[in-house]
Amino acid sequence: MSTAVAEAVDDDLWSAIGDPTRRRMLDLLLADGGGTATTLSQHLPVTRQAVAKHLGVLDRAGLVQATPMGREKRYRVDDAQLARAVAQLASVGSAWDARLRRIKRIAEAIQRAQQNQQNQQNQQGQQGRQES
Amino acid sequence: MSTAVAEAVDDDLWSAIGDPTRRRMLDLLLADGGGTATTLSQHLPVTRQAVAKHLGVLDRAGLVQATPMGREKRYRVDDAQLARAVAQLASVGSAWDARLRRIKRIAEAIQRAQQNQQNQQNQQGQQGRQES
DNA sequence: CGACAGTGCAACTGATGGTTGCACGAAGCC
DNA sequence: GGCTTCGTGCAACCATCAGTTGCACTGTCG
Repeated sequence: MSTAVAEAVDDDLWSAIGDPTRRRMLDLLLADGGGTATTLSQHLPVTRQAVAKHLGVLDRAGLVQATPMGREKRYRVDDAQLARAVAQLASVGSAWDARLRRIKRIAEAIQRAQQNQQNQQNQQGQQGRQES
Repeated sequence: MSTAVAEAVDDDLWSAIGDPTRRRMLDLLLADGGGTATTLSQHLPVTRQAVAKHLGVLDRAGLVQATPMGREKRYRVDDAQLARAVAQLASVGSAWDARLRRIKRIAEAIQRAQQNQQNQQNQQGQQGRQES
């Protein structure tokens, strides 16, 4: 077991969904089934240009794809790529979860062992001196 | 249904685990059951000072806690807080997953509807003009 | 054709990840 | 005890990036 957790993740993909603004943008795009830089910026606390930059990042990460429609540029989420991202989240999460469980199990085992020891000591003590 | 996904997450916590170096640091801390800035930096492609800064971030996010031991400062992972972080990952992941499933279901429904329409049109066409 | 809406590009600021260099305190060794 | 050495902390500096403002360009509509 090589215990390599962070190795399996695509850093570009992760950093794309790491930004809170970008996550909210993905939310909005999923909710409305698509949108433009201006429509998104109206539901976000940042300017249109900032949104445009984020859309560029998401586009380079393959999470969204753009289609020019008249004078506006419509973006929609790439389902497959977002599914990949979700899989990576789940992967890291479950790996850490497994680690935590293992640590907890070991800690409990140690505690049990110590308790056994204490019990034995108590028994010996009771055998030795029985006065209060 | 308010469809608020990103609202439920703690941005500080998320950005703490958003950095790939910090994720690897958590991995190392979990694997070895603790460590110092110098020991971590030996297994990472960055300098000790960079690691120290990251440890500061993780500390402020509550993901690790330090205990001075002689001339060195030992860090270990806070299990409960990391469990919280894992829960947030799972939360966002499952929310997006649910969205994707819903979209897929709707898309399939639309496709079925269109196919039904086409079938009806085909029937009408066959009824209307039977020449060539 | 002219006005407006939507986009793109460029320059600037602030925060952050990373580096080097140095100073200080605690262990260890003569 | 004094010197070296290891580990830490602090400060200055650089690169990148999120965010802003300002301006120029283009497609639509009256």
